[in-house]
Amino acid sequence: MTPSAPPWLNRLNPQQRAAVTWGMPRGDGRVQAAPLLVIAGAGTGKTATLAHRVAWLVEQGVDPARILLITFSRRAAQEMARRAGQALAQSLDTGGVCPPAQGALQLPWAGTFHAVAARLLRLHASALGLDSGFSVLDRSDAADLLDLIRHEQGWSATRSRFPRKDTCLAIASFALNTGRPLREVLAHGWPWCLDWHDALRKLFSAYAERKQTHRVLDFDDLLLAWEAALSDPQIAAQMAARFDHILVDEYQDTNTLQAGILRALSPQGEGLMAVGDDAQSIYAFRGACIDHILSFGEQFDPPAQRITLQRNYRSVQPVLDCANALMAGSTQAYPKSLQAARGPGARPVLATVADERAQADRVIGGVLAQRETGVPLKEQAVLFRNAQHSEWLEVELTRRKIPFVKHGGLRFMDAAHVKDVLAVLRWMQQPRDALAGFRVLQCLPGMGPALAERALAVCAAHERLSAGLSQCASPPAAVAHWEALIALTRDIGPREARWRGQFDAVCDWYQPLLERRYRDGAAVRAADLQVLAAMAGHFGSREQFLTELALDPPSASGDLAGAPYRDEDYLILSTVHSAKGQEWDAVWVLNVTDGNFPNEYATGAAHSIEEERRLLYVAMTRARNTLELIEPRAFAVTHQPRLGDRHVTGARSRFLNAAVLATLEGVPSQGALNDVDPCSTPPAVPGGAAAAVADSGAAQSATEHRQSAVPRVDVAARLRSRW
DNA sequence: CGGAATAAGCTTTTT
DNA sequence: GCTTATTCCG
Repeated sequence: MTPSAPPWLNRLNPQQRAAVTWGMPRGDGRVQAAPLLVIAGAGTGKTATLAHRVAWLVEQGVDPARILLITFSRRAAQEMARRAGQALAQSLDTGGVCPPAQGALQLPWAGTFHAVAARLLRLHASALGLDSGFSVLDRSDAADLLDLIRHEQGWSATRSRFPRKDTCLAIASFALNTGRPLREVLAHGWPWCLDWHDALRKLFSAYAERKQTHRVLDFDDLLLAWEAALSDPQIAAQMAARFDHILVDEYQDTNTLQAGILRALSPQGEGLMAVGDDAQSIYAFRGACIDHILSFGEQFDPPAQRITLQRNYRSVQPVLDCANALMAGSTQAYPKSLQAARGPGARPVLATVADERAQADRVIGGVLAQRETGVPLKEQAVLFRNAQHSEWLEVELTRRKIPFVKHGGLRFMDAAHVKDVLAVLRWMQQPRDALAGFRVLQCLPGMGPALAERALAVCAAHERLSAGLSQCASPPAAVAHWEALIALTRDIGPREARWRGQFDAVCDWYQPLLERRYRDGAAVRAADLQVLAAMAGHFGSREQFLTELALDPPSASGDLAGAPYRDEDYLILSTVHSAKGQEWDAVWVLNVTDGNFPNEYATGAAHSIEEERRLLYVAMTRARNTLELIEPRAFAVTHQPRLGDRHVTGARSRFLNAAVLATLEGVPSQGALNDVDPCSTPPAVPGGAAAAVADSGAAQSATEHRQSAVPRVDVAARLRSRW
């Protein structure tokens, strides 16, 4: 450590300090650091440790632009940069001459795996045989494109259930992110689709090809292309040479593909620091695998060191007692037990209520009572297993005019009008993106799939979009809109067109179409577009706006309670997944019953039940002072279809065993809830009888890649060859 | 050919 | 309840 250690180092505990100052400063602006794994239990100052690590490195002379900081969201990256900047400012003896004394530290390479991948791929595009202006498809765009091909290949017409587009995409994505063969993935996760193995492979292969003709990459492609790029020693060396330090947050949620990328960037682990908590791994459905963090050390020779943070600064001890009791039932984990630095407090409560309506009442009563004692709404959160669970509560909050913001369950980006406007921008950005064009054209009155396709064929033959469009005939009903579209294309189509004002220009064009299609709802939808317009202003370019938006869409939709403003106080509603990394004074967890915790779809295998346990653990450990688990005795069976015979709702969560119950207050008399069998297996889906399937022998035009430079790695070919 | 109306299926979590 | 596929009418 330097003789004049910054004062903030003293505020850290010994383990944190060890992690922050890991490695040997060499005096020339570099720090030599062996690989390190930091196991940071919930609330043990993980963010603070990472932020201080960054600050410390910068203070040793490391160039912030040479630090790669992988986080799980854009927001987390910004928060990290802000806190690192804060720490640095403090050690700079205020009044100093150093440049960024106030505000966030500039960390150009802080972001998610996907965002970093997009940036690197654009930078190295020509060496990789990629179009540097590629678009990024978000999940639903990807599903739509896949669906198009599914349709072309004739699968939508089959009577025996061919998997839906979302299922298809989930299968492909899981296989790619875990690197496992399709058949194994199907057998493991989608056994009812095994009969479609060959068809799916053909579908995925055609999908990979189509994305290339459209010059688009989906989420998985970003990682796959990054991995492919790293397979070339020279490019790998170039990329690795950009960074002296690689810090990875939430390492427990990395998948095989991501772990491989890190290994390729730093084969010896030099400068690599992984931070995470195996007890909070909750993304297995996305291919994340807890084994990566459990075996992180062994991939290096000598094995990586490990530092464990157990001192919890967030919660009162009774909350931790409950969480610790829950995890004591878990099998695989680095042994640890959280200890509160804060001391005693109220025991968490298990509240048994009659039904979901009573649950909503109880939560609102509790929230208001907390506010009376001075806890603002913003410091309180209601968490749930899946997005619909807050429905009753939302209705009730709206009725009582209590403002709230809901995170998770991405509805905003899926709204038709939002997608329309973004499709216009995407089409301008990448005229080869025919899916965007297809969507835009069909906004016009009198223009359906057939006409749109014909127009797109014409456009494909032209270099400039505006030129192509002027060659097409407008549908009679849309002449004015059509002319306006051509004018718009001419104005904002060229890549060098100024970004400022483009979004408004698109909205101006779209507004009449919006009013025509949605008559009554137009005003609400126009307001959504205003929200988006405000966001657009914060990005420097169209490309950046579109990419960032696809990779990290706004997670909150606030139209229900009358969009709360930034400075206003509002209650937080969130899925447990979206609550990752956050904390509040008071936390309510809805529907803690068997069927939700664990979810009824996850009761098949032991490892998925363990993941559900961790999910409840994450929910509990968000709470600083008060925690309440709510257990409705019955669910309103309003629109429950017939399959719901064996509905497991109402049974006590299997995670609330005697040891956990002992840490809870207000436990009702035993047996009250245990009259339903808690262990029903998920219903077997009848295997589809082999139906004769028409093979439309989709003619795939060979994709041509004309790039100025000769690519070193043909990433495109590698992406196609996966299937 | 486009678009509205009807019928049938399917429901977790998200970068 | 929602989305998606098919049918039918202008």
